[in-house]
Amino acid sequence: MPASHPAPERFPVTVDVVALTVREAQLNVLLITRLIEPFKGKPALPGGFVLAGEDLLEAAGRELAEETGVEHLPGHLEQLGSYGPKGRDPRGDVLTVAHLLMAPDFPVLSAGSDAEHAAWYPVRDILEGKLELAFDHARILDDALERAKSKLEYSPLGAAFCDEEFTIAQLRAVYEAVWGTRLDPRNFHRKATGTPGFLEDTGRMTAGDAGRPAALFRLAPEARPTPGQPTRAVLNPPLMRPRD
Amino acid sequence: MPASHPAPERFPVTVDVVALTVREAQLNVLLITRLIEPFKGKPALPGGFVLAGEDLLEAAGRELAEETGVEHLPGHLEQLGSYGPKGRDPRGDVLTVAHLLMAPDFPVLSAGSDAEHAAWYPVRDILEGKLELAFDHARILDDALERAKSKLEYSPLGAAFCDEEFTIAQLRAVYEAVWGTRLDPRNFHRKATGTPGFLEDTGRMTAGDAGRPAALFRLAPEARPTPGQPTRAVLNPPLMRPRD
DNA sequence: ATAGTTATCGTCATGTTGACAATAAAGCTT
DNA sequence: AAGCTTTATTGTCAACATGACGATAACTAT
Repeated sequence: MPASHPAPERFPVTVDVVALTVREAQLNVLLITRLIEPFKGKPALPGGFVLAGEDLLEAAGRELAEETGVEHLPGHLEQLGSYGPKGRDPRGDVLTVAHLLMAPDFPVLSAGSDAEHAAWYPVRDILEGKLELAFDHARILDDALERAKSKLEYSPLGAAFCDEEFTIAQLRAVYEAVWGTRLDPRNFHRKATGTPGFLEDTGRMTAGDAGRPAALFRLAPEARPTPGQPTRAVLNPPLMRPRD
Repeated sequence: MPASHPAPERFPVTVDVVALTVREAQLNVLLITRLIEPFKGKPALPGGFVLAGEDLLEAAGRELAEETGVEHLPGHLEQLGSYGPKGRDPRGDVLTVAHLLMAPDFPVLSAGSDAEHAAWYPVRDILEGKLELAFDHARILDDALERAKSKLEYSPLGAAFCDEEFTIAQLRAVYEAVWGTRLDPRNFHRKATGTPGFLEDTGRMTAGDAGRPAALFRLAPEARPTPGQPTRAVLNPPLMRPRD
């Protein structure tokens, strides 16, 4: 039997965002450099406190916009999971709700001197231990990478890393970067274009690049993700599976 | 530029649990009946406030144990997602972290008169509108059902609904109940037994039931889920896909 | 033009799936 | 005990999907 009215404990709640993008065939993550203790000077995921009257996704979008200086967020933002509240922050119990943004490469405002500096970092540097993240952010990043990897298998969200219009090769580069594998261009092309309800031919072609011009595609309307939704937008059977 | 020290807003944080099981070929969910306002008398998901010094999964397990009178939770418990804090509770902003329990049918203590009464209800009754849940619990249940459905496609978690040892037919009944489809017994048998790293033959057989005795299986050690983990225990390719 | 590069189409052997026949091994009925 | 009913399990086969890789096509650079 629960005691009748013990005032419920209250916790500070933060949102953190794992913003991923593909740059030069490498998966990158957006990090800020902490200006205050604890972990002063260490890289950390962008994020901050949820304000009164805000919803989680709202807060995540706001924080990301504030810390990157971007007005309208590109890509697809969804909730990843919650961590804590026990033992995450030396200052006390803080619950954090992590989010995942999968976005095309976008420029980040290198903020002024007193603001936290946000920039893209190769994910590899963190995995290899060259860069150490504050708090439990390494664990959150790991979970985000897992999520991103599996999302590509069965959802159309690979395209969230691309611009509005993209070539099959650009889409393939996303898969290769996220999965860390190479994919056969011919089989990938067959699968991507052959999956019903995934891509839509724009009729346009690239020009000026090396090699034969490529057709430009966009996401089919029915495949476009609803922002925020824990999108189980299923491409059944899986679009393709990583090799190895 | 974030203001330097505005005391962060604090929120009450609850955990809710969507406990699912399969009873008589139907998917069931564990609900309590609310004894106090708001939504007094309405069915709701079991749950309660996170206490100081607790982690989320810990709190979810504790609440579930308290409200069902079960000592050791069967099945597999994992985090589902967080909701709020805006506008979920008429009394004020409350953040809730929902969890999903997939478990074999277990008896729930019909509590005394002043405790919240917990019991299994057919999921169908809620989907058909015969039963209305408190708060935003209908939405949470929907998300849980989606999650459970997709988990069965690529993870070994269907077995979390079964006892330690089970027959292929019992496992198939789980899939049929969760997906709401019928599956061909012969093809299911082939796939379940043929997937490497999924099942392990115990050598034992059923006896006494109607029809030919069936072999008893258990989950292969490598397929056993780690409790709590957002298990992406991948059975690649998918174990099987729902028909229709 | 020739070479280099990338895109796209095709082929083929192999593996997986869905539909469904056939057989096996129990309990139940008479 | 013989036959019927029920459920489990093994096979078969055609349709389809996949991975490996050959062959062309259509550009840019020299």
